[in-house]
Amino acid sequence: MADPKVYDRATTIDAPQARDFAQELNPEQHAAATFGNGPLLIVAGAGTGKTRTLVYRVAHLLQSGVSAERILLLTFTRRAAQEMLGRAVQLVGGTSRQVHGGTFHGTAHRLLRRFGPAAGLAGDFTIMDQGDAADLLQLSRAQLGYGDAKKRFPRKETLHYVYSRHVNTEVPVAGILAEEFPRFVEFEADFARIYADFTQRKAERNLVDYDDLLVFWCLLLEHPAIGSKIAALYDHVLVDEYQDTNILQARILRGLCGEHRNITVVGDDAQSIYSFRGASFRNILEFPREFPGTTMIALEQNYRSTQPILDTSNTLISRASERFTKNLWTHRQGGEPPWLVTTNDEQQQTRFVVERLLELHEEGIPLREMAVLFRAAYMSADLEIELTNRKIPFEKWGGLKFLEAAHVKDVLAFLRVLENPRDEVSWFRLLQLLPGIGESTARSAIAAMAESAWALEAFERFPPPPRARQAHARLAELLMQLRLRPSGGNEVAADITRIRVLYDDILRERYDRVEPRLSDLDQLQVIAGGYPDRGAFLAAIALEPPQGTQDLAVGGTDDEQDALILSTVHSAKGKEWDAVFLLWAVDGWFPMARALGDEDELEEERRLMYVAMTRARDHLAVTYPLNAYSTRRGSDYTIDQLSRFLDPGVRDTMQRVVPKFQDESPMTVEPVAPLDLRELMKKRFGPG
DNA sequence: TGTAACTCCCCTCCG
DNA sequence: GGGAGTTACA
Repeated sequence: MADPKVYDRATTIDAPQARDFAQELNPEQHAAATFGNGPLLIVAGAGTGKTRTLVYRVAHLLQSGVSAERILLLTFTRRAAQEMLGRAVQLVGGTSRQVHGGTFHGTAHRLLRRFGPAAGLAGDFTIMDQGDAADLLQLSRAQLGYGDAKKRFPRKETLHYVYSRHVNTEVPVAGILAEEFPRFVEFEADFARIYADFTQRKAERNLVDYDDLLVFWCLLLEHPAIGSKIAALYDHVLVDEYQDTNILQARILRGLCGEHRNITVVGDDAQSIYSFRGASFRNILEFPREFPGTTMIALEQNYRSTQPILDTSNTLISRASERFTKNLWTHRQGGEPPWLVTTNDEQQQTRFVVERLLELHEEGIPLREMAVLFRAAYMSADLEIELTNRKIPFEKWGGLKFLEAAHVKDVLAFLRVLENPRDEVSWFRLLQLLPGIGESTARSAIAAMAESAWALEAFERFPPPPRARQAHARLAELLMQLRLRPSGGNEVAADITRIRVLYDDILRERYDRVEPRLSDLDQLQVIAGGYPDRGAFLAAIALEPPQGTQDLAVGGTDDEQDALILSTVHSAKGKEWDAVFLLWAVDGWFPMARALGDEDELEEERRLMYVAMTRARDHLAVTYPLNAYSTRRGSDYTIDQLSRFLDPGVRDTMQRVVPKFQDESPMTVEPVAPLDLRELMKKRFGPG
């Protein structure tokens, strides 16, 4: 399918210097990197040089004359794609700069902007995040009259979850309800009505949610004319983290590579941790069936961890009920067994982590080479306070995102109605910010606009209730002004400045502690300054939301700053550190309580713990407190048991550690600052 | 009838 | 903190 001229260009312009990869890779890695055409499955355990192999494979393709822009590299995060492409550049020269790389969603977005219009999808669509989609479902739900009467009707989040699951797994709604929400089976017909309305609303309002991005990409590929055009863009497709893809993504790959079959996927079934997004580790096993004639290469030599750490991880994962990859091995003998640390309570757990990490820091490990991992973002609250008190810099990954804060969404709503006046969800949010306007006035204003082809003038003409007259006039004036000035030329930040003239007063009125929120908005302006126009800015923040404070930092000098990493296990995927602390290894925390009743979910929690442990190079400490404070009970209580994954066999590979300070004063707890969520938010979102 | 203020309850993981 | 549900007030 490929145009041969493309090859000429690549070889003449780029002339990459030949390198002998055989000396830089082990035999399996080398075989994978230099594999020729056809489907290739690389089963790569944790720390086996998976990224390295992919990088070399890209380099190899470039060296053998494949043109850079005809390679597509699909990764789990945009960051991962950039990192890999950067490394490939170093290997073979400047060519891989034009390699297309990114997430499935990001790539879908790019292709839909280009090919969507030919298939009836307006090019200027707005991307909705998960919260927006749920809000829109809520509008459908209310419109259809489910709002009031039925008490037990599912919440908007549930409606969205079921919808998304249906789309990503291709399991019928009835099946999902029967399996996961038996109490809602009676509403099946209602689900169908709401989803039909939701779909129509999205179409009429020119809105696209995360699931649509994938579905539309898939449908485009299956369209006779357009599909072959898109497929013809690429000669080679490489997919990282394949164990975390779902059926829909597999279908996309089939459409993309059905013709040339030059597809390379890399994954590890033992690290599949995204089933809540419809991913299944079985996907990777289906791959050879999907692409007959697949060559399979396994990477099992681990270059990351010491043997004792691998012993513990291997034992842990050996308990998995279904498992396809073999044990990992390493030449890195020596090192001490992972610590299993018992503490009296959370405060002591915190104290242990802080003292131990300072100890390791003294020994020469930079803070940035250490990480504290946990099952859910809120589980690090106590530690964050202590680190703040002790002035130990840290960076948090995962958890509540900047963009999910209410005041940030408020400001974005202004921008979004300017970008897409049909964005009903944003109108609904925006209008209710005005004093005197509530749900029903907002609804009728939106209805009035819908009747007038969503012209801003229709909003201006809309008669507000007397109480809201002034606010309505100010908003209408602002929107008209902002619309007049053509967006572009780095003026999104200027837009936000003008929006804040109106909004900051509203913010002061609504919230009690305004300073951290105002500085969030400052941050938002800084981010906005980096984008050429409103559309690019809105799409970018939907697809690549800033993950932690570092992503928000002004300038790029912060790489030099030495900061401890705090991360959810999910956000730690693909990373590694010299020392790793794993908190709350307690039944009910890890595994989480809600997974205890379900075999599959328990298996995923086990894989999650495996991912956590295999992040460590030299030091691993797993902690569990014996007592916890329950806000519900308002008192301390005894934790029933250590995480069930740390059974006697696993414990045999670890060493038991009881922090010294516990013996000294077993009942005395060091004074700890009270939990102050606002301070935490300030720390998280504030400047610097 | 619609808005605002109040209460109670629940907190997962991510593009 | 925030959403859902309820009540008090204009």
